Amino acid sequence: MKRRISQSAASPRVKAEHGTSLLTAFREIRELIVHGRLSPGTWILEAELAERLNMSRTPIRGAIHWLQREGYILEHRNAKKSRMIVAPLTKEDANELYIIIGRLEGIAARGVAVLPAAERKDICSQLQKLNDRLEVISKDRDAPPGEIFENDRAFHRLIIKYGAGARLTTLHKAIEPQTERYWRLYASSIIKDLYLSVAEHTEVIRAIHAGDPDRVETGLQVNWLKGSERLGRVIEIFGERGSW
Amino acid sequence: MKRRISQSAASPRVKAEHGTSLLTAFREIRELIVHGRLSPGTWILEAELAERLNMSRTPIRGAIHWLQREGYILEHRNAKKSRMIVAPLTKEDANELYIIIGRLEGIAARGVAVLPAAERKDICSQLQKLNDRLEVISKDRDAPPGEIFENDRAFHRLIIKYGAGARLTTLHKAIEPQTERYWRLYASSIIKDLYLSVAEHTEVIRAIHAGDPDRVETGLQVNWLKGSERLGRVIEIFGERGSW
DNA sequence: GTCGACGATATTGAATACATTCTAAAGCAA
DNA sequence: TTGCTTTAGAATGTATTCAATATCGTCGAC
Repeated sequence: MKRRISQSAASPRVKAEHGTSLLTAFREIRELIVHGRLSPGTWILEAELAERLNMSRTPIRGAIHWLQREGYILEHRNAKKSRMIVAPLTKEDANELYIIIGRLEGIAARGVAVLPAAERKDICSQLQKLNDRLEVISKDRDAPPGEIFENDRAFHRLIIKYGAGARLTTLHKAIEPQTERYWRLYASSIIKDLYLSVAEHTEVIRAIHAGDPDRVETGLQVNWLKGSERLGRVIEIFGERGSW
Repeated sequence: MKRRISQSAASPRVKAEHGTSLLTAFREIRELIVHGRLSPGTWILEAELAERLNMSRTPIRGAIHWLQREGYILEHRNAKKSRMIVAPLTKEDANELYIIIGRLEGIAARGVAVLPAAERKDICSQLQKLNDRLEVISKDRDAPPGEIFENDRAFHRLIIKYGAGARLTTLHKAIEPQTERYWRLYASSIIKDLYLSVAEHTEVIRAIHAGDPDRVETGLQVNWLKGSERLGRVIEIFGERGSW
């Protein structure tokens, strides 16, 4: 259980470029969490991760705090020390997460709706293309979940890109990726409801075309709300994987 | 301009307890920013702050990244290195900030609206008390801005407390305090519009009493939206202090 | 005189060393 | 056996040192 760091020439520490360790650590640890290699509820040890990623504790520490601020990791404080654990995946959390994203994208969507008609038309055609692709995939039993995921994300990111300011963009970029954890866990069960999401997207596109801010905002909120409900049902069926 | 760190025995470094440096640094630097001692747009130097707060660069670094994530500090990336600057205060940013908070509190408000009637009644009375106090203050020309600020915050935090889940609470706690920067800059000009906010709060309380989620959510969104508009006008009059 | 290369210095990124505190296990006594 | 105390170790928090790079000024060549 206790592996000595210096087992032989353990890992020569390849020294990756310099200035990339923190970002690397963030991505790698996030990857471990998202893919469940670090199970929800697991205690996180800086030294262990440092060894695993072949770097010192310094960038690991930074990455852990970063991930904590973004919601992947929770903090248990004991006066002065703090232990970090991988955030559990629960139905309630998923619900709140989806609602929040829906509201945030709703703001951006409102921004899109008040753009000049010419721009809106261009955006609509881009959105339509993505949604068409989603519709095709939704009819393909063997579609790779990854592609669905990426197409859906692209759709929503487009809204943010054209309708959100700097602050909202940053916030969205921090929060939205967390859906991936749920997506990956329950992907197979979500795909069969994909056509519903496609229909909701269509409504959003229509509303943008009409230039109606309220309708666009509502449309996106509904998309995420329904998504939350669909996910909630799946979680109820399969149980909360990792909420111990 | 170039102060040597090792000026004599600069500061004996009192060694504050241990385990409190990061939090201290966060609070102190935030205070410097909020009070404008670190002007918007200013470049942030780790070493300088470390000297100023009598600690090493390590907790300073952590605090800076923390503040960055919360929106007080922006990052300018140059491939590998990154310079940090104090986030500018602009009309657009204030607008987006207020809208976001309005949406987030709107979610929580919805949660409050669906609580059992008995609980709602209790919450309403708490809210009413705070709002009554605000109304009294609004008629007092010489009311200390701090008290107004704190009362208003308390009102909104109460909504969060009773209506938001863990994730939303964390998010709100990270975002809402940023309003203080704008509040402090333009406080004197905002006070005279306070009675308007009081009226909006009253509507929120009524809606909670009625147990109508949509109405409560809308009420809070409107409160922040109008607040954003009021602030926007003040910023336009006085110019964007610190957006250079 | 202007442009560019070179170098000194300032500043951030990462690694290592040190300090402190929490945990838990072992020993001892009641 | 149970419960308290002590103590060794493990894990986090902070400081310090080392490394790499960006910046800016200066000097020289054209």
